Amino acid sequence: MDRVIISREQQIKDAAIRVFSKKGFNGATTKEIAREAGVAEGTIFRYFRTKKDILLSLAGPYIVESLKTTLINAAGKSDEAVLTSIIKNRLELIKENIDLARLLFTEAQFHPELRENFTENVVMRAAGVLEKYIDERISSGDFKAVDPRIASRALIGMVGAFVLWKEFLLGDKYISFDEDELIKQLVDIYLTGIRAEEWEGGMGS
Amino acid sequence: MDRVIISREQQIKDAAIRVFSKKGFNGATTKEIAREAGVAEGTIFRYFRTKKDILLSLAGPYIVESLKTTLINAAGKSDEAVLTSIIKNRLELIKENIDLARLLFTEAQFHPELRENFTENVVMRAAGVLEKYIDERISSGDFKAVDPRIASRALIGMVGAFVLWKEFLLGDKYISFDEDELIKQLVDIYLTGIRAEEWEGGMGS
DNA sequence: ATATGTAGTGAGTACTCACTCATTTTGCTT
DNA sequence: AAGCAAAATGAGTGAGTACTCACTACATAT
Repeated sequence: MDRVIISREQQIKDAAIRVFSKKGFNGATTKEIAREAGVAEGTIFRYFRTKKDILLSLAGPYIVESLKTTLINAAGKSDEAVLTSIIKNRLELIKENIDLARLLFTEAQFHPELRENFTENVVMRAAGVLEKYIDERISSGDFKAVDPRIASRALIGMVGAFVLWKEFLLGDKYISFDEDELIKQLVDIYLTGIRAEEWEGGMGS
Repeated sequence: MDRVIISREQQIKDAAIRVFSKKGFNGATTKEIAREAGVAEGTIFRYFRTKKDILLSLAGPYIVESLKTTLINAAGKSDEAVLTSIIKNRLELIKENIDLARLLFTEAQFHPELRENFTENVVMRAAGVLEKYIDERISSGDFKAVDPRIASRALIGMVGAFVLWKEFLLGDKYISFDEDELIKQLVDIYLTGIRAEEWEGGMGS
């Protein structure tokens, strides 16, 4: 029974994440959040002035904290290894915070303040490591001279499509893959292209 | 003044799409939908039993109609041309229905009935054309023998990331690109890979 | 003219929700 | 143990909501 002691405020935030992400911000009631947190409804308002304040508090340093830029030790590693480890690291983070991620993404549409915070603190930061790496590889001439912002987002999109599919929509109903295998194939497509190596003309020009 | 005559029901649906997509299902009030549609609140309930019925009606044949499978005339065309035209076609559809797309995607999380409908009728169908084409190219040995379901979703994700970014999050605040150029680069990355290859004859400057 | 059916209205109703506050409980200090 | 402030409580409040219904307006048939 090593129960970690959590501040009442955090306790309420955790409950809010769960309820918000299940019902949406407008669909959730403070009563339910209170029940989920195991406190009285009134207690919530000792820590947050309004229901919306709870939501806004969730995009702050709280999550950013766990997004501490992973320093990638790229020295002597292959591109495959580096990209794979970046992707796995990011996926791990998302999985650990999946409820929060879903919530922030969804509600960002309706709350401009949240949107700013979310994009700058979470999305931009998450994309940063990758963009930097790709930029370097382009500079050194090992990657094509494409726009690094496009290139990084393209890879994020490739991986993101599967996360979105699985976590936002249908779970494993239609497709489910071994994650390692999935990442491997994606990185492979990304790095070397889908066109067969021994390609002969016909298509090219 | 060639005003197209629209049924009252459609008029309400159109208004609902606008209000729902701006405020979310729970954030929208029937009063506002009525005002937006230019009818009395009571009128809404002559056509829909409940507010939720309005929402559910939106994922039906209405949108699917506009997703009529575009037959791609691939004969003699390069992969670049085919993929580009598929992507452009899909982007066009999404743009025309951007409010509805945002709405369905967002609310699919909270309404299982909607989710089934949306995924099967919209997402699956939209992905179908591409998957089929890729599958063929793999069979003919022109594409690597990757899993076509992975490959198709990877491309969708690449493109989707930009749509999501632009339409769901921040508009043009952080990045904006010429769409044709963007698609060109994405298709290029996808088809030939980001890694510089000697046989490509230098990078395309 | 009169009757009948249909579409439309908007004030009213029953109910829900975010938030308040008078009261009780907790935990600390002496 | 007594005193006290901070923390916690939950019934209460008023603003607002989805939905109803008694009614009006108008078209068509008799």
